[in-house]
Amino acid sequence: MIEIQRIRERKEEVLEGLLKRNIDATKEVTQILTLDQEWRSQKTALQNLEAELNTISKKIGQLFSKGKQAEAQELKTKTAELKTSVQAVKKIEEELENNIQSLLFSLPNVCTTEVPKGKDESANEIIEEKGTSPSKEAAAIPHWDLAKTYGLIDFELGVKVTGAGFPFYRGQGARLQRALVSYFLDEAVNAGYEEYVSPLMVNEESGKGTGQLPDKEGQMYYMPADDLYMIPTAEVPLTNIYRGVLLPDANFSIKLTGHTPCFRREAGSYGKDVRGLNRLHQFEKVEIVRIETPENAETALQEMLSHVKHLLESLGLQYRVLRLCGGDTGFAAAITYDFEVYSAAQEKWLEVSSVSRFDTFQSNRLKLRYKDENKKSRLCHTLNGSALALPRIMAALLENNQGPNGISIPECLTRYTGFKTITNNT
RNA sequence: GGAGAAUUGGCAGAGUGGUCGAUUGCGGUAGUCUUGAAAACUAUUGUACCGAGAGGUACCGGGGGUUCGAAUCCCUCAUUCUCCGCCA
Repeated sequence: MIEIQRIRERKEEVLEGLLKRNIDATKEVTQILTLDQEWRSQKTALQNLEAELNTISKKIGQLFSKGKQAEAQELKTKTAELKTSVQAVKKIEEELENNIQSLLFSLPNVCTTEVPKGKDESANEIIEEKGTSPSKEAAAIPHWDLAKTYGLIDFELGVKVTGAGFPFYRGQGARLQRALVSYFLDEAVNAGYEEYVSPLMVNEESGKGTGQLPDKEGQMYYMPADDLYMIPTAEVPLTNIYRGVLLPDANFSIKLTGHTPCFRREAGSYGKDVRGLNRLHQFEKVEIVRIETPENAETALQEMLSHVKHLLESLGLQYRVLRLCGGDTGFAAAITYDFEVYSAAQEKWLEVSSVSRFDTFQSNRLKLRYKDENKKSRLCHTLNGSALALPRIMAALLENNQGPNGISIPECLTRYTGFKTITNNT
């Protein structure tokens, strides 16, 4: 949620940042400012009435204790009148506040100045590309066929037991999955992130805190019997650890990591994009989350980008880094960098990581603050990124490392897999 | 799942309808004393919002209600603890 303060003080900057997303919010912002002014005057009026009521009530108490019943009764009739006006003003004040809130909730985050303007992924900027991939001839077979040949992943079995998008991994496939999780977690811990095992379901409050609710509830699996949501990413439980927290000083840099399955309904997805591991309802991911002062946020972002690059390089994958345009940037993010790896067999780039700065958008909803040097409460900045999401990494590894004698495993993983090559085990 | 008890400021813990934003202790901060420290003493010490300011309003687990007035009474939800049951 954008801070109302920011809209009051730097309206132009807010409008410009939203324009990056092709959103002209002039109407909403003007409306917010008008309502805000009205709300403040009603609030003042309300508080004055309440103050008066409090004074009289106190007086009544004093009169009663002195035994002056008659005078007390007289004052009582006066309060009745006051009370009805308090209630009336309160109702107006609350209504105004709700309207402002829902307008603020409807606005996405303000994009930073580096974010290119644009409607969709065609306007994304490629800012870096690194590594090489095998030729189409050398890596001809797509991962869904390799997975079958080598008995690594069983999609049909998943359909039988649950439904499409819920595959079984087995044998060396399961082991490779576990190896990737361990490797990514170890690397994150080595980089100073504290490892958490988190709940896989969250309550409504948490969904709101990170911005999944109320806008994107169709993306999450919901359990009405218990009013809980399956997490679409570890970002939700990890960031919500700090919901409602007031850090005592500016001397912090909080780094969290966690491995979780992620559950996404992916309503509306179809076609060849969903083939094999490309788009699943349940997949594994290692997430990194940071909570920083505004001053340190950009440095933290750069560190996270380097961390992801290091992972991809150690796996020997060709990758490129995109700076997403406004229209492709998620609702809550101020700026997002996507990492894509190249799949030779599919002849296309697959998104494997997304690293974002949220500035105060999440912390404003979370009420996550710290005390600055002047003992003033300020909102923290939050950041997060995938490091990494497994399925497409697995797809690229299988496809790009296939050979006549099996699929070779990158060296950094062999101590986790216990094998160097995937051989036919069906 | 059943029965009972509880939830108050950083922590401990008073407070059962009126001057209680809340006794007190510990802790924190500042000062006095001291070469320095400790001890002792003194002062200070929650959050958010409205207001140019003076000041005001709200908050005693969450929400609602009764009342001129609620930490205190009522309803409801959540959480914790104890006992029983079940269980990886």
